[in-house]
Amino acid sequence: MPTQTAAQRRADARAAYDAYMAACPARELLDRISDKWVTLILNALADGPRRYSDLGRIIAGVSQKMLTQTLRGLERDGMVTRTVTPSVPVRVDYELTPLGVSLLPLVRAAKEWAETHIEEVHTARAAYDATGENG
Amino acid sequence: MPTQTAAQRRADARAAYDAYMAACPARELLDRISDKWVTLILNALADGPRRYSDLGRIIAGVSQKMLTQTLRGLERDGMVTRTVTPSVPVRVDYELTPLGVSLLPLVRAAKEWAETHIEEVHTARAAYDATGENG
DNA sequence: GCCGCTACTCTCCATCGGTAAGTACGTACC
DNA sequence: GGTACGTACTTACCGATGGAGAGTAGCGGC
Repeated sequence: MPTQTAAQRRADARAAYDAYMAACPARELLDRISDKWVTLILNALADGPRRYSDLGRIIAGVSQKMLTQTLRGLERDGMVTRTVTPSVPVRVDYELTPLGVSLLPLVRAAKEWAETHIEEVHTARAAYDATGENG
Repeated sequence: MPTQTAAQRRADARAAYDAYMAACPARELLDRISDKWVTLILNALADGPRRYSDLGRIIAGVSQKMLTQTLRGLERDGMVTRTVTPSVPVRVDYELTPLGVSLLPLVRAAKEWAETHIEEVHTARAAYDATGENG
């Protein structure tokens, strides 16, 4: 233990916390739901089931890759269901499960917070950029 | 306009929504607060001001790079204040602003949701992995 | 029989995030 | 006086992640 640098202690702390972190459920799901596309998809599915292409249009900015990928993740986590209708062109609908629905208040709250405080943030940014520009 | 493929229409839709997206405040901030480290830092600062190194220890898993980077972003957005105390080794404290505090309920709600529903997610994952394994 | 539809999948590339080492400034110890 | 240590970063490198866009499968319409 002697002759230990700050860096070493930091590494130790990290290793020690790794175990703690693995046991922390909040951390695990936080990483998951703190995802840009998850939030957006959940919100898009709030009003009811949507088709794959609809989601692509509504979310607008998501790549097909990420849309598929995120939907698969949400399906795996039991937040959406995937229903394939084998019609002429295949049709796939995604719908929130109760678990997914239980996340909606959070998503809505986030949306509301964003809408309420965006001006403050813009002001803060302008101020920060102005002071930092030549200092 | 004729002879337009689905891909082209998709590109059009994307371009059209770009304008809409830029005007959508929720989207802009959602991307911001839907960040793993933002959530974690906000939570770590919930009980009061913290030093840089404390944050690194508490959050445990964050790299110094991301810690600094995320803190700068939050400072720019007016959610935390950065206070330098020019003592023997420099000391820097970060503290939530009222704006940052206003995000706390959201963060806490997310944490609670995660803790409440983690089992459901684990079950869903196990079920998904089991069915998908050989099909 | 080729085109186009939907719902993807694949490839390529840029950006992001992690690791680890380095920096600046100052004190303390030998 | 020089080297080691402390804090709070910054920098270099590198692998993983995400975006753009083209390709794929199965089928109906013309």
